[in-house]
Amino acid sequence: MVDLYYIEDDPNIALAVKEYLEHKNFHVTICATLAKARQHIKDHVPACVLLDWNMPDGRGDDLCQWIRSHWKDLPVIFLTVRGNSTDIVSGFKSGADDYVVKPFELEVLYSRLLAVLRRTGNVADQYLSCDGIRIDQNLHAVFCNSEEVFLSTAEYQLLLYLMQHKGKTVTREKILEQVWDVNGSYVNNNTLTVTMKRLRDKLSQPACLKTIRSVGYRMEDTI
Amino acid sequence: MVDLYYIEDDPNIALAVKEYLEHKNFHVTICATLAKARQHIKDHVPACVLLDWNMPDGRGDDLCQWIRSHWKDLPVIFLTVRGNSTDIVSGFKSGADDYVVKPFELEVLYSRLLAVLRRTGNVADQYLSCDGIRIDQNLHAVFCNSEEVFLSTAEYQLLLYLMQHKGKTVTREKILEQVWDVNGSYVNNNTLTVTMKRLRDKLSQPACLKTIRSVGYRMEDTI
DNA sequence: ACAAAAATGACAAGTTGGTGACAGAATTTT
DNA sequence: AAAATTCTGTCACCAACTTGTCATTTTTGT
Repeated sequence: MVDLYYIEDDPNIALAVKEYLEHKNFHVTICATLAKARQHIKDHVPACVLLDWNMPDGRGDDLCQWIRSHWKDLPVIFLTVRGNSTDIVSGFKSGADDYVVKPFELEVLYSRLLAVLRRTGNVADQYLSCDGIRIDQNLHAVFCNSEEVFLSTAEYQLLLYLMQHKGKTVTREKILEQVWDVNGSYVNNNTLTVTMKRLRDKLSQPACLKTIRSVGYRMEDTI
Repeated sequence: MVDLYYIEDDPNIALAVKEYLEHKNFHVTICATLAKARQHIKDHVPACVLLDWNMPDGRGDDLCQWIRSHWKDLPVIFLTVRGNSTDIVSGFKSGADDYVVKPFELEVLYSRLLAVLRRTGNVADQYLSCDGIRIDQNLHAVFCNSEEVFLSTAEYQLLLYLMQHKGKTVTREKILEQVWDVNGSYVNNNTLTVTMKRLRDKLSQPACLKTIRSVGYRMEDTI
């Protein structure tokens, strides 16, 4: 499921768009203020941000610039009534990827959204984080307290799987199946334990990576 | 100088757009038929294609699909009078990156063009740099700490590709595809490794050029 | 205290990328 | 046109890293 944030203060429009896009198999979170949007994005970075210009607590282009400065690859599409050239140009100047003028046809929005997502090549969950550990899937890089850590393929896959299921306990069997057993080959059960140890060593024994005895492991925010 | 092809049969519009964009430091080639466009693209792939829908010898969306099937990363922007939702949706379906309805403001086209180029990484930058390494695409020259370095064609292409994707991990496959395999010819996987070694030697083993084991390479500023 | 589960250290086999050498192709010089 | 030079792809080999496994120790829950 692809995550979208829709920053919009008019609940009617917001809900109509949300409903339409959820039919198209997106997961849409509505943010009614810029402050809430910032909060949400910091918490979890979506695949794309849809952004209204006029918000009760500020201007959309400020948020767009803020997004651009922190997440270069996170696409932003303006959705706004402000349709004259000057507005459009300044929207793009603030770092937008597309600009759609209200009122718009939902299917046009959908087409433009797909085009933007195709172009940015973003996998769902491009940015994942837990405590001080961060993955940027486009960069294929892992950071631990802002220092880049170089993981082997198996370690990277394992960490990715755990972070994609942050907050949930994942069983050893499930992990083995997903990270190793993809095409039916058998691996020793201890392989997981060993790879986990190697991962923990490289991430300096993170507290957010817990062992759930006789079940599996769980990654979760502790701070 | 960034190359654009503008596929348009109306010489008045074509020349107006060409003149405006050349002021903005693009190099615009006008193609009055789809056949000519195909020819030109096969001959030299531009940074972006601007495309009219109705052409004397066929439909723009056919060309767009053809481009998309051969050059996945070459962006296409429709410029057309056909402005209803159905047209726009089918334009995007054929693989467009943006769709601008005539008549349009030239500066809006410019903004959208920049946004598309930024996203595809076919950056308009004539000068690319990373740490002490600089490329001047006009001069076709490379400098390492202000000393000119003479690269062979393959080395230059490789460096250019890496610098155009500065900050991203590019896979070995992607590099081979882009720098060598352009028209489907096979090259040994080790060719990349060897060319990379030669490049590194000439650039005195730059720290900004990292190997990401079992993925590819990444160029990024380290200072 | 006990048994089960997980962590750990060590190791051998397997990958992967870096390296020097070489020969044919392409380009430049004579 | 011939010779010299440079470029390019390939190969064999090496070093570094990765990975799965085992034997052993430590931790954990009861």
